[in-house]
Amino acid sequence: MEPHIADLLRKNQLSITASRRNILELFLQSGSALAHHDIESKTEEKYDRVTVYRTLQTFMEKGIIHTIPTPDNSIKYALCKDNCEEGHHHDDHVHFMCTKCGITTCLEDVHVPEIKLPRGYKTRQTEVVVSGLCKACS
Amino acid sequence: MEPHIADLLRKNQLSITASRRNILELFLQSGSALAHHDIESKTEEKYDRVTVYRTLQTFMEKGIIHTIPTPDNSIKYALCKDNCEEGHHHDDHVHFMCTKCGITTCLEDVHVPEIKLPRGYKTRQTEVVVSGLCKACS
DNA sequence: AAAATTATGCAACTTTGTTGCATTTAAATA
DNA sequence: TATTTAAATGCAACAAAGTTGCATAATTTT
Repeated sequence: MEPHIADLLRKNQLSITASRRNILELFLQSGSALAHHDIESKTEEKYDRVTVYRTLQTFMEKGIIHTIPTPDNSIKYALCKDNCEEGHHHDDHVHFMCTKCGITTCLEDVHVPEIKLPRGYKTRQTEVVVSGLCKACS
Repeated sequence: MEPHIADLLRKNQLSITASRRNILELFLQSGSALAHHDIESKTEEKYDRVTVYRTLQTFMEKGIIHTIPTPDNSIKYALCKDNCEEGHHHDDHVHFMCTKCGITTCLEDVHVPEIKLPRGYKTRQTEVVVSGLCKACS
């Protein structure tokens, strides 16, 4: 068990429980974004649906994970690479979703461009999701 | 009843029914993107949930509407402005969602930028959704 | 106007997400 | 380390969202 999992939880003032550790480990292992369903089915020990929802919500609030709005409108969650402050995400990267294998990843090196909006609009956040073929599938 | 509603349906080889006309009219009137729930509640005559789902699906297939992947992961649908060919959308515009009033619109004049991906990735579609304050709310 | 085709609505169901509460587990304190 | 305190979990019950098959109704074709 990776030691820094516990550290990450401690740093965010979260008590260290089996479900939180396992779900975090799953994110670290997979390296890509996970849907709620993935988490429920892929964790070795089965946790209640409610527990998974609440854990994801807690991780969201602490800035440990962020959501990705995919073109097929399934909710996916991914680890925040640089440690986001509580509530203040600064994951200004592009997301990619493969139309063949379905894998969804953060392209940490690809930054979201600035979008100039018409007069009157105020930008708070810009989400860019590119879909197509990933390295493995193309 | 706007006359071109029937024309639009005819052009797409769809039989002209009350539900299709009313749902199309709703899109034209509102001018912004609608969630499934909006459609069910805002149409004067009530249509079965299944009918609404199937109508939206049909409109999607014909390229009459397109979906918008919003940051809060609710599915919203909007009319395609220029007439998309069946299956081939060319709505390369940015979407905007207001965090205050929730209204979601197509910014037809704001084009999505080209995103350069790392080697091996192949782009098929790029979705850009900006959230913030709309004209009315800012 | 009748036949053929297509769309609708209903019922029943699955999946997804939520809430309150009792129980269990982890953290804090003595 | 044992005990208290606080928080997380799981269960049950529910609400909302989405799907499928089939009979009925409406539209289109002949």
